[in-house]
Amino acid sequence: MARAGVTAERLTLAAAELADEIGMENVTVAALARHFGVKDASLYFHIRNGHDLRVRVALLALAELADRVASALAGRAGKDALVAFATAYRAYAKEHPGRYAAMQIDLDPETAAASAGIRHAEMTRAILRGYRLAEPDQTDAVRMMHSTFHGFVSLERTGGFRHTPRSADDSWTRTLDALDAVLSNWPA
Amino acid sequence: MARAGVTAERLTLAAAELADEIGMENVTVAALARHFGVKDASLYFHIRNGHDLRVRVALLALAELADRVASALAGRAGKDALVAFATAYRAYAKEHPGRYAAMQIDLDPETAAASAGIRHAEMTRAILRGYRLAEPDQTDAVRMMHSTFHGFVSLERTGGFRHTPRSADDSWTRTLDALDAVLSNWPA
DNA sequence: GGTAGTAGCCTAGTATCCCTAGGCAGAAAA
DNA sequence: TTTTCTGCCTAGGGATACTAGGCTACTACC
Repeated sequence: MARAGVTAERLTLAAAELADEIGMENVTVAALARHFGVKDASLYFHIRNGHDLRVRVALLALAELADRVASALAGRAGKDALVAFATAYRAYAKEHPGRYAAMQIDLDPETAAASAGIRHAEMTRAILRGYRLAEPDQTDAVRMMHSTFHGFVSLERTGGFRHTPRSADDSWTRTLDALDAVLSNWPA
Repeated sequence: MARAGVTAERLTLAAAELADEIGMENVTVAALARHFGVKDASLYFHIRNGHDLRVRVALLALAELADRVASALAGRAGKDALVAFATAYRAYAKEHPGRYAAMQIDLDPETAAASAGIRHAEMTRAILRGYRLAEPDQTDAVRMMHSTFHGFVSLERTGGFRHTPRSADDSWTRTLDALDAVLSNWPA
């Protein structure tokens, strides 16, 4: 019988695209098998189980986002770098809502340690070089930045800003201004 | 046959408690029916479907959190109010991870409009009275605050802070300091 | 207090999903 | 060419969501 040429990589990519189209919660092993014209049982030669599949999508998304952010950050410093990071982050989440949702599942510690999440942390810390913050303020600032980005994008996606007419883009710009201001003038 | 006395309210409350114990993704109609010693088909007289159940839990959680925040806020102003709001918010999320997760599902616009989400927005805006911000800065600041709170809590819950030894509590305190500083000195 | 109506639960059944066991054929290795 | 093994298959078990239709205990009304 004809072989469909399924591999774990192709499955992961297809699952990620499916997630962006129909939402991560609707990405099922069965749906993925249909997409490849294959029986669902066949997929278990490539992935351990449904959870494994979701983890793979999460790792893919983390790596893609880290690449995007890295190239956005190249040659920039200070507020310029902050805005570039944030813009790349938000754009990725907008373009790839399913992948972004996948990133939110909690990975077990060793998987997380091996993921591109580490690169994110390093890049966020790199931005702060323009702001001259010493530890532990630096860690606190990294966490605040990440919280702001993730929180904003997450609220925007679930419609948390719908009830006020003000455009989300404008609020985003001003939020980054505020973040820059507080990083420049970190309270003692 | 003995009646179990199931109502939509009791179902919602039990679902919320179940969510806090085993995680929102594991709250199923079937599990809930088992909890009441009833067949799953019977629940459909009280709830429309599984999604309806999750929405009810989300609305319950929003209302509970609004109550908590409201009483935390009573008689406070300025940074005091900011910290009280934030602390109540984070404490609720910690005590009720399942309910907090339920709050993240996106409600359709009219359901959202009728929810306690509106009260949250009003209370957040009330905090800003201590900071003398005019529109549209006020809206931007509300969104930034909410983003920071939600982002921080969300990252903390999914283990985003695990890879650095710095305690999350300390980062939280310093993040609130920073938020207070930037609200006090909002960039033009 | 009998009787009609309804509310609350039931059984039965369909469809979908996840996952395991075991078989066969085409591709790769010896 | 023969052997091995990989990639797909069928078959099947168990769980879930939900619908249709039936029986019974409570309620309300005459």
